[in-house]
Amino acid sequence: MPRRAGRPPADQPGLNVEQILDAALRIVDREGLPALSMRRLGRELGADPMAIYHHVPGKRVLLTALVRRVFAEMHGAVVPTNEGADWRDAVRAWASAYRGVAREHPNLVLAILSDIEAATEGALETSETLFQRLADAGFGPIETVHAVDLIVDYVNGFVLAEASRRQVGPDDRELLKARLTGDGATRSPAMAWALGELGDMDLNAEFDFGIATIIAGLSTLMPLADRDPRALGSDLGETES
Amino acid sequence: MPRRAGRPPADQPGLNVEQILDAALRIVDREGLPALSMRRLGRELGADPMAIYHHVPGKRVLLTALVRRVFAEMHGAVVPTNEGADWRDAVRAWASAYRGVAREHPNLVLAILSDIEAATEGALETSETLFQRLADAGFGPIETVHAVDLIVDYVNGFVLAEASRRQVGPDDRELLKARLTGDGATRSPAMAWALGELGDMDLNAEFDFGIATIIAGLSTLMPLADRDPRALGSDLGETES
DNA sequence: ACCTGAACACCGTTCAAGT
DNA sequence: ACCTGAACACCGTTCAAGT
Repeated sequence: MPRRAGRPPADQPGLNVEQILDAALRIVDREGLPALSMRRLGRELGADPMAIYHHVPGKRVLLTALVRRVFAEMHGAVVPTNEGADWRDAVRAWASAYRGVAREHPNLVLAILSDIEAATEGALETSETLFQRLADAGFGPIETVHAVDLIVDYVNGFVLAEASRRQVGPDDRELLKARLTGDGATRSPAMAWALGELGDMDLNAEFDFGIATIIAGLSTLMPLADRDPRALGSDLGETES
Repeated sequence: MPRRAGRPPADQPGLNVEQILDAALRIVDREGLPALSMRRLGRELGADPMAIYHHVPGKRVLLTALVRRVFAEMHGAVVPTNEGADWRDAVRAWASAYRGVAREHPNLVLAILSDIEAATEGALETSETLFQRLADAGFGPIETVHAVDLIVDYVNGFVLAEASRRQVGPDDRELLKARLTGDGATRSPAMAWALGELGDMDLNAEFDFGIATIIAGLSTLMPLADRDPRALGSDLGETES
């Protein structure tokens, strides 16, 4: 139900950017990224679609604003580590916070990854504490950048896989498994063996494994640093959100 | 210049799927993913846009077909490793092949990642040899699946970052660096330090670092396997206790 | 200053009509 | 069997007109 044309009366304040972003995020979370159109957004706001252009210059900017807002959420979620803190804890905390934010807005993940400028900027803004712990631990500047990028790239890839796995109805890996253990078993025996032994995919375990492996690999560069028993092992499971 | 309506004469065979995919890939490679529309594709083929629907049921299917074709390219590029081969070599070869294919079609990377079903299927189809080497090396079934997923997720994340970095004109990390080393230096000192020391980003070095670190981490799980000096530069620390 | 509505140049897709 | 062209229901965005 569109309101009347013209400047809104002072007591009924009309649109503002915050409101628009809220509505946009609502649509994306509930109905998916493709559902977000300027016209649909106008309907959600109870306003003429064109009214939005007075507050936001276009759809592209609106999307990057959405991405930035999500990273602002994350910025609030990441607790800065103390000076003496273990860099491994910092890595786990950062990765877990990143994943957590992505899990809250699975339909936005593709937009985040599409807008890599905003995403890397957001990721870097939240990662000062991570840089600090790595530098403290003795990583050189280039090693630190490479390490952060490794973590960011991995989490991006994981988060994307996790988000799109959620959109597919029956787990497609199950389908693949069924196909492999069926007639195609002879073509890919090793895959059939590996996937055949697998029960339900535990994404938490998988994420923990990935992060733990990366940490173990980075530890290799830091032979002097203390070994952290949580770096690898069967009973960790604390990267959970 | 559209050809005449009606069934084409036998000597002028008209459209076929292969031709359509070629044209679509040409458009995406040259003009980017958003440039690919059914109408634009029709123009590229010198045919009525609607003629395409007689060979391909819709745009979505066309895109997954494109993704599958790219993975078929990769399938040809991955040379199966021998039984005795080092699993680390298999990991490096697979990752490098995957990255190579993505680099040839940077504009398609987002489509690949969007169509995660087709992508994971394609990735898995090319990775039987990887599964085999990991299994041979003594990785358990669950560990093998987790290891492959770790590699796939990382390479997906890296490839995406690499592809979109290519689309941005001036390296946006340079911009961030400039902003950091400017007035904002006090807010993010560790980042400014790390990025400040960095010359031109060497993406090859970064990718090698990522893969080497993952391999080193996975080696931690395989204390009995021979140490590969190429896995990482300096000494690799002792076996797990 | 802020909202509106017609209009423009696009989309993907359906469908009856051509040969 | 294969191609065509009008048509439908959408897009993002511009712009003159309202109050």
